[in-house]
Amino acid sequence: MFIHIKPESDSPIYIQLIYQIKKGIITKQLVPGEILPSVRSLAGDIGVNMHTVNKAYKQLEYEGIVLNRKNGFEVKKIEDIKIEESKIKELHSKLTELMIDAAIFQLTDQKVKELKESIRTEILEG
Amino acid sequence: MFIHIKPESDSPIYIQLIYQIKKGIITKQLVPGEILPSVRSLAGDIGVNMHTVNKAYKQLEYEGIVLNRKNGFEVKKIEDIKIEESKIKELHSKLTELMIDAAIFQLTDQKVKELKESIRTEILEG
Amino acid sequence: MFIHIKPESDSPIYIQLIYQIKKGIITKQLVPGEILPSVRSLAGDIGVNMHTVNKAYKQLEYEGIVLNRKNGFEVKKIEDIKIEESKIKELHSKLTELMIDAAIFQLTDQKVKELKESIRTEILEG
Amino acid sequence: MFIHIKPESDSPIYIQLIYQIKKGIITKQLVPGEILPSVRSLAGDIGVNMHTVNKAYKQLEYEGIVLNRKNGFEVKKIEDIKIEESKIKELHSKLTELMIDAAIFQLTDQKVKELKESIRTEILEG
DNA sequence: GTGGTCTAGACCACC
DNA sequence: GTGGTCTAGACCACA
Repeated sequence: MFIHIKPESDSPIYIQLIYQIKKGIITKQLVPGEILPSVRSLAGDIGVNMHTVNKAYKQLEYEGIVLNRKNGFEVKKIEDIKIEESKIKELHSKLTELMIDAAIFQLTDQKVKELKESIRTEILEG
Repeated sequence: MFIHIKPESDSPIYIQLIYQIKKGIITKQLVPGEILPSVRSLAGDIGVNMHTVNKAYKQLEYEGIVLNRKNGFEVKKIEDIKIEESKIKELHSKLTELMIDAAIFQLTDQKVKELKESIRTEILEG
Repeated sequence: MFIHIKPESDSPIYIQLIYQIKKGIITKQLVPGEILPSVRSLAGDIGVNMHTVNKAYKQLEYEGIVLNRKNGFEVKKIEDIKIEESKIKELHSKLTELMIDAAIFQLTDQKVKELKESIRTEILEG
Repeated sequence: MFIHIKPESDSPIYIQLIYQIKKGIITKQLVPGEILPSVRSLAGDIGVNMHTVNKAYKQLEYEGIVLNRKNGFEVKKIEDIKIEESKIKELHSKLTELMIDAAIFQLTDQKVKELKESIRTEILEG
């Protein structure tokens, strides 16, 4: 199981789950066509409530990343994942906040580049 | 007044306030040494609760962007603004989420660059 | 075989089956007196569970559309198909919901007419 | 309170709630800019759980019919309500099913027209 | 006060 | 087995 939840984190558990699963797709630990672990089994494995997992899966479905088949949630092919206008707006706001913080805290381009590199490595390696 | 609050936005009002003020500093609409409008007056001007403005000011103080003087909150010189470890962690998480979303929604580097350019313009102009 | 099931659809498979068979009757791909494929064979052909096919057939029987004969389920003559009070109530609710949605989303009469036309074509041709 | 829930109905409570609120908007019992009753107060009034009401409100937000302001859910102006592609698909399926049933049960155009008229009256009069 | 998150445990529909 | 719905009750963030 590649999913790790930090209960003490500021982000809600279901948000952490969403990004862990997205990361799993990017790193191909989850492959298209595969069925995600069932709501209840994943909940048991990572020690959270069923409804919390369900909320994460539902939002992944809403974002067009998984498909709700009759026998569980299926990972879509990455080419079939399309971004919606509302998601673009969300990314826009987040990026605006980041850029404002980078400016006010005077992060150099070099520093930002390093940060991005280290994140890229983390995502790819686990 | 250069502050605009969207009550229907997903971000809490006090967070919007924080970024509007940071933006004011970056664009030099707020200059170092200047005293921010009083909690009471700003709350009245933009039609939000006093507690909300106070929370925003407190957090700006906590982030080391303003100083709590006897006569109000004073904008620091930008060179005196230092980033704390906890803030770096926060930016790290946010950037990680952004990069994961960019990857899963297959945003091209070109697209991201355009987005950044348009945000840069928005920050500087409006 | 004129039956196509979409496992990723919101409607349950047995409901999709029911409407596919009804469509077959309307378009005369299934003719009165004909025996429907056996539960087992249809389940195999379209790759669904036997129970699912059985449930669909049972409901078609309940709605008075097919007859449960010794040798299988027989398609009735369309003139012999009568609507029950409970089915009228169901159609009533569905139509109410549709009309409410049409009103709230401000679909023009023209738009609705076009939609109905395109559906009519789909039913008859596909 | 214009909301009536039938616990014995086939539709889930939260779906009933959604349509009751949409009906309230169409009949102008709920006016744009108005804040819906709070999740907890409505839950108390109609005797259902808070989460059930919340689910209905969330879906109304998702369908672009209400806005999640900080002080509650606000009814949008009807002109600002836009239909999404996915909702069109949903209406398409529902209408297809209705038309197939109308055909198989041989409802005359006259009969359908009457049904629509009676529903229109019900919606408008309560 | 408001909604948002989370847990726990139940029952049901579908496959 | 799967997810979907509903209840009950807790704690937290925000205004």
